[in-house]
Amino acid sequence: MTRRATPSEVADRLHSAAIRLLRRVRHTDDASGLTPARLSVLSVLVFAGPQTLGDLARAERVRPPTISNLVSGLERARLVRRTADPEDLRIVRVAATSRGQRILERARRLRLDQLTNRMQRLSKTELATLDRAAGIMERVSVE
Amino acid sequence: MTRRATPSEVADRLHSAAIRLLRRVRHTDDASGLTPARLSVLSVLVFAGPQTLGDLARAERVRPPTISNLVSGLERARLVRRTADPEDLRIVRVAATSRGQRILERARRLRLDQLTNRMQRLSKTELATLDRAAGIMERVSVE
DNA sequence: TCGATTTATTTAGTTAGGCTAACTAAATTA
DNA sequence: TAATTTAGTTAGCCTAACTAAATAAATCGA
Repeated sequence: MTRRATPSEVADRLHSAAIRLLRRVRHTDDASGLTPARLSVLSVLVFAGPQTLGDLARAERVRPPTISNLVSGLERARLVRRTADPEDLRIVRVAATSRGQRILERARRLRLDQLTNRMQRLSKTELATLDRAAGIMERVSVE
Repeated sequence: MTRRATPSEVADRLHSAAIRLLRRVRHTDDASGLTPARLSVLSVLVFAGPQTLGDLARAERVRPPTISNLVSGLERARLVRRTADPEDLRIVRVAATSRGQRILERARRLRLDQLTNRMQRLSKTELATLDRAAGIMERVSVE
């Protein structure tokens, strides 16, 4: 058995590995025609469902005008839609259109296909290790 | 034993996990006072050693004027230094100064410390899984 | 009901990071 | 030696993404 790796060593290796992995697949996003900021907003809407502009601003950690602008860009491209809240007319709800969902899903597919292809050659054991690691990484990121 | 995960499922889980992990630690970069583009150039110089401007442009996938500009910014902050190649006077070599190395190392430390702290609670087995996973991820990213 | 608060938008500006075009200087080739 | 190629810089421009301040509209609360 080899020497046990310390948390600090593992953090270092995992950090580099995660950077390289994402760098490897990221470029496929270009095909979406969307900027990273817009893609990020769209993905919040697709995965977390409709949000108010304020929610989005908080989620993306930007000021209201910034999110208002990003959403306007997505709206012009018919990828999201603004609707007024019937209860409180100050509030603007934003939802992805089905076109927006399709575009995002395609971008996601391109990334994942790339990764999947590269993973075909792995053994069952390696695959299982990555699967368990993904779960641990999620916990580490949330807690 | 639970059902075997397919490469495609693992790709999906690992992809999300990597995104969340990096998002968790990335914000510490703000403390460096450097923009992402400059930080990236500096990190190439610190980890891969001195480079010509052309090398850097290729590494960062930008045009020569862009890299020239980024390097000028880092140079004004005394984080890198340009030196002429004595053999070929057209060539400009760029190296991180010791100040540049310190700044980058500190940024890196902030990221890793955050991650390390979060990993303290993991069991030895989990740590070992992450360590093995990091190795597999590197291979997947390179091949 | 009326002033304060909340939510979003508009306006006006900044900054970073990218580009192309045009240039200089040095090295190479014919 | 003249022409060409290579490496980098400068200038000028553009877009995306951000900001603060002002404004508008709706709601809330005393």
